[in-house]
Amino acid sequence: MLDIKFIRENVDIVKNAIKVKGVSCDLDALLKLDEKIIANKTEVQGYQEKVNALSKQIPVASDDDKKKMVEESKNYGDKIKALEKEIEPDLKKYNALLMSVPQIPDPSVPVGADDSENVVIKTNGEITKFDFQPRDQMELTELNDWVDFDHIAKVSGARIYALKGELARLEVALHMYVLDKLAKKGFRQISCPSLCKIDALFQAGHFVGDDPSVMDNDVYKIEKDELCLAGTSEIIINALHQGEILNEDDLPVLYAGYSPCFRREAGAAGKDTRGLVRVHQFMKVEEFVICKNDIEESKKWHQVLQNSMEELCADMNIPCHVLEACTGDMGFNKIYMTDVEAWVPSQNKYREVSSTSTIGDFQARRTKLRYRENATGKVQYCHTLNSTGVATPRFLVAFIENNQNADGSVNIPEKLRPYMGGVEKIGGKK
RNA sequence: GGAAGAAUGGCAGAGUGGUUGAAUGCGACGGUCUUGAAAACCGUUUUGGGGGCAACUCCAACGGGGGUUCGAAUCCCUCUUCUUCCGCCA
Repeated sequence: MLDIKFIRENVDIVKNAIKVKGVSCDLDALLKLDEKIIANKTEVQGYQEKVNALSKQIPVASDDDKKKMVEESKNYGDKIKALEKEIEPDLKKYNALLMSVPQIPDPSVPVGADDSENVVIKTNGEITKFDFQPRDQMELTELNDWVDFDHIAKVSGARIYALKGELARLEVALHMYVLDKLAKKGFRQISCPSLCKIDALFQAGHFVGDDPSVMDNDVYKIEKDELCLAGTSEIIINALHQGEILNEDDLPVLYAGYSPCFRREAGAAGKDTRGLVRVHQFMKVEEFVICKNDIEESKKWHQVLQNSMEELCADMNIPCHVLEACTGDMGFNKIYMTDVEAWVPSQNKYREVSSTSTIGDFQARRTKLRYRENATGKVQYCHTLNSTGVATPRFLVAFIENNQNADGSVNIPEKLRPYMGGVEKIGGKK
């Protein structure tokens, strides 16, 4: 959500954002409604002022005067009711429109329509070379009996998996490794629920507008209890501090959220249907930052978050590169977004393993999360950022493919060994 | 799942129809005193919005929404959340 004042004063900038993000939003209609609502409000307030004045006089007035005053006040009351009723539909339209105004992308963001126009800004490590024919994720997991797709499909359906044996251990080890690293950087670990109310989804600002049906493709809903399964703990953490006014000294607030994540993937039919890349449920460590309302501060944290995935790839011997998302691919609520993509040898390309987003005050406005500035005593909206710490099983695909040996075993990089009981490799032909 | 109670400012906590945006205490901030600190004393201390160059002024908000009333923190309805007791349970 943007500040209506900002929108009024920066119509061109907002219109441009709507255009480059490819969002549909009738800004002129919004501004027109804004004017109408303000005029209505001013009129209502005038009458309210009169009602208030009379209310103060009535208790001390003589019986005769009292009668007249009550009559007069009643009159104003009727006018107020009429005006409020008149503006009600406009107010609804106004709110819906305001919710459909996107965050303004940073001026540095490349303009583009979709992910094909994202820009590689950095490449880390050499593409993994093998002196044997490397196996793909399916072959590796089959050979080592690391994943059950077939049986579990009968139990739970498509795009579901069960990790088994050493790979299941590896998953836990990776999460522990990342959580440990984040703890050392000052992130507070939080094990999050996946269940949340619909409000929390809109507060996070992933969806355009305020209509629950827009998220039908993405989100699991439990109709009976009016709850959803969150696709990321970002949603829960963002909503956690709603309505609060923090002290500036409390900032930044750093969270390492840990939770199961759920995605319907209904819009992704045919994409990555085999294997562990695109699944309905996965485990994720999510980094979430609440900081001061200062774009430079946000940029600093963006680098910290992005670096954490670059470091993880380096630590796990996985080549990666960093993409700057273009305006059309970056999402409705974002100022700046970078993705880290890890090298997947069998696909001969880089695949997304993390996404870091600078949100500005967009989410904080929706959650009403603010802080008091030390210097001025003024109340400001916080900035929020989020990033993937590690998400499995997707990250495991790059992990096992890049670290594989000719016999189908997979090397455990040195830094991870303490989390894997010291073993140097897992799997392989017996 | 059943029963009862509760939700007020940063926190605690008064207030059950009329100058109550809200007593009091704590905390925080500013000041007096002090070499400094503490204590004591004095003062300040919610947010959002409208109008005004400004001093300032008006409106709204006591969990959310709706209603009754000339007038609601206070009465009614509804939703949400929390607490306690019973039941169930990893």
